[in-house]
Amino acid sequence: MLRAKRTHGVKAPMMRHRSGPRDRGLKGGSRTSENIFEQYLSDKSVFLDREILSPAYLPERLLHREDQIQQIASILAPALKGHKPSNLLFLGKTGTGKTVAARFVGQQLTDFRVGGDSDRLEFIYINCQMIDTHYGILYELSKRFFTSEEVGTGIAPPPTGWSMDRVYQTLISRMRDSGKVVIVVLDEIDKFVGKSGDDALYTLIKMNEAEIARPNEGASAARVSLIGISNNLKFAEMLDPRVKSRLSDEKLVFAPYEAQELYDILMQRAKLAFVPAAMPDSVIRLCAAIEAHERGDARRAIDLLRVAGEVADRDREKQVTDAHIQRARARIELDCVVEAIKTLPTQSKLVLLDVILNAEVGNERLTTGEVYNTYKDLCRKVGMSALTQRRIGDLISELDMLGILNAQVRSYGRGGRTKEISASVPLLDSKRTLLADELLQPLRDYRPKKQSTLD
DNA sequence: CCTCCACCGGAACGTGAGGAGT
DNA sequence: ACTCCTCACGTTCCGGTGGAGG
Repeated sequence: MLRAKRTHGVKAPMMRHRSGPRDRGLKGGSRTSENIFEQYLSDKSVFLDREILSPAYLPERLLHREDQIQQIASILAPALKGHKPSNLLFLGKTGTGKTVAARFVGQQLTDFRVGGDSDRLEFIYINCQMIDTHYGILYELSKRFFTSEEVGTGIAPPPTGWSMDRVYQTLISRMRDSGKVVIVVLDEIDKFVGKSGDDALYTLIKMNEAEIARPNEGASAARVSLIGISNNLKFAEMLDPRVKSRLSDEKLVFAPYEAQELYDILMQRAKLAFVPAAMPDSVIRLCAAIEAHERGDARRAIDLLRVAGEVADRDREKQVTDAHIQRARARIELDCVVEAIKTLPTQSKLVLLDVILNAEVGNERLTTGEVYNTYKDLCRKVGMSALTQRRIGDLISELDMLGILNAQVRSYGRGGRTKEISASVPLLDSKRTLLADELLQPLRDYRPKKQSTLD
């Protein structure tokens, strides 16, 4: 069966490092005029293998998660004998190793071949941030149980078009016929429940018990066990009791990494990723200390290490220094903001620009009504029809959740109850990013009126 | 203590795109 | 051509609501 390597959660990298052989094929060409890329190839990089620092990389040993791995293994072991393991729930903040632990165990399970028994097991990883609908998940599962030829012939579910019930029944019946134990990892399961409700989750859990009218008796049920992963520590409490009791048969909590643990993890990666001596011990310590202080998030720590390496490369230095780490931090932060703003829908961009332009003329804190007034003006200038205030309120809340705006509900007594809104991103960089959008070009020189100040 | 402002935010519903099967 | 489904994005309606001022 097709086992595509998925690289979920990998934000489109800004650059792909796939230079190599083809470039070298040009060597017979002009010798005297230098190609502008020459220097980048001939230059020594601090990296040996950058992939080691990518989120998709799975290390051979998972440091400081040995206990959890053991526990998971003992719970999932029955699957190798054809029994359905208990459902599992992994809880812990981002970058605490939940996903990597699940993938690690999955890898080990699939690699464990005793007498060809591995064919009796199907390990499926789904990131609910990307696939968060009930149909989407069933479809994703079905891709493992049907060949691509069967799609379109009425045998296998298409990406959309069938009734939920039909997909469900078709999938279960195929799962059962395959005789496999199916382990499904639902990463960021809270996204799925948030979007589709816990009813949808309940039907997934109930796949084992689903009865299908079948003439020949003795047919066993589908054996599906779920591994839910959530950043939200209170996730289980949010669930319907019947779902909660079944999903959290076993609950594993992943604590944030301590500085020493982060250091070990970074060290493990750095040894493989960097040229010897390019990444000094002290820099790794600093990196671990910074991240342990902030959130104990291993993914961010690894990211920081990688970006610091890139900064050093750009400076043509042979060794990464503390200064590179600091610059990498600043860059990561700005990159996040710029990226977030770029991908905003036009209406949200308009709202953000609204707040920024106001801030520039001294209206640093605005009410929803004031934002809406300017917004209507901006719409007129760019020739778009304005949304209702209700909708704009929602957009403001969304921007607040993204950390781009700061919006707090406040009451001014007789002055009414409204949100107090301010920008929480660097004004200049953000404005530049926004004005790069063609639609917003006409607002280049727009200046809002001074609003009656709050307080 | 009561009023009343300027919204907040939940709920229900509408629309139109997109994709499938019959 | 028609049915059936999801999904994103909006609108309309309307019952709250915190707290300064009367």
